[in-house]
Amino acid sequence: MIITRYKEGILLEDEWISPEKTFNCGQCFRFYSEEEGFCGIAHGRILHVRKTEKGLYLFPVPAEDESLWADYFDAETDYRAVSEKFSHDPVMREAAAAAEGIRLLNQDPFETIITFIVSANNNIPRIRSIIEKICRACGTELCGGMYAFPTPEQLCTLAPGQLRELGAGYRAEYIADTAAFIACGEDLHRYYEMDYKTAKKQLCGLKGIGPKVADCILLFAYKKKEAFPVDVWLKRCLGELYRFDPKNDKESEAFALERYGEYAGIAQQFLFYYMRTR
DNA sequence: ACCCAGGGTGACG
DNA sequence: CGTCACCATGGG
Repeated sequence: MIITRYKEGILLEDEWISPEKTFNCGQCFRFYSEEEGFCGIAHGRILHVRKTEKGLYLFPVPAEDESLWADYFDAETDYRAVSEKFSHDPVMREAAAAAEGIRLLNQDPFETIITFIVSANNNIPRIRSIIEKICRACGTELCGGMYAFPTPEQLCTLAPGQLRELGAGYRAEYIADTAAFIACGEDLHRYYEMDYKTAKKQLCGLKGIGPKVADCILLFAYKKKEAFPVDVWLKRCLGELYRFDPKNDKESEAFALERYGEYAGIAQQFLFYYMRTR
């Protein structure tokens, strides 16, 4: 992908980018549509996004943040090439066509961990709403009533009872517990260096994180493209479209690895989008 | 009133 | 190792 500076922002020159699909496919919850595009908060910063004829325009982007945002939109991955790898699979061919333009965002680890604890047995509009309330309750105000996702220390100031008042329900204790554990000095950076299976096992040791949530965290924050989160939509997809009924996490992992290999997570995201919009 | 949503936990075999 | 009741909440 070619990245060029233009005025106060940068241009990502790649046609394979749909901001609508990327921001609304259930991987991130803090981008909102505005006139002509989107505005959102990630990595503690406000970003505006515009789709143009030449590619995706991001602003404001100071020089020192260019690589941060290029990486956020996964500039290093060629999505067209990955889609073509899947073309032998007729189901995936249709799903990839429907989901054309989706990119996997590389998000902040702590935000992703808490967000996907909230996502358990929940729906996308409600996840958005709960996360927004948490940010307003204890995140740093950036400007114009927009709040950054809280740091572990900031989140620890909310007791489980307060988290319940924000709508977190029975997940309140999981959030408080895991936030406290991380605030105590847990190094979230080490998962980048770890291989997929080891990282997944360790993440599953945190409260509120099971195999599915761990896969989302590894895929949406830690760049583990082989992670294959199986939720109710994917179960439906595997059963109806592939006639495959995994009995446990190990079986679905094996299915994903054999079928889609190192890019199973991208395949999963295409299938998830396809199932929800057909 | 029921069913569903990017499921996980803990207890029990 | 597998099964299963239970867990808040809001929308359809």
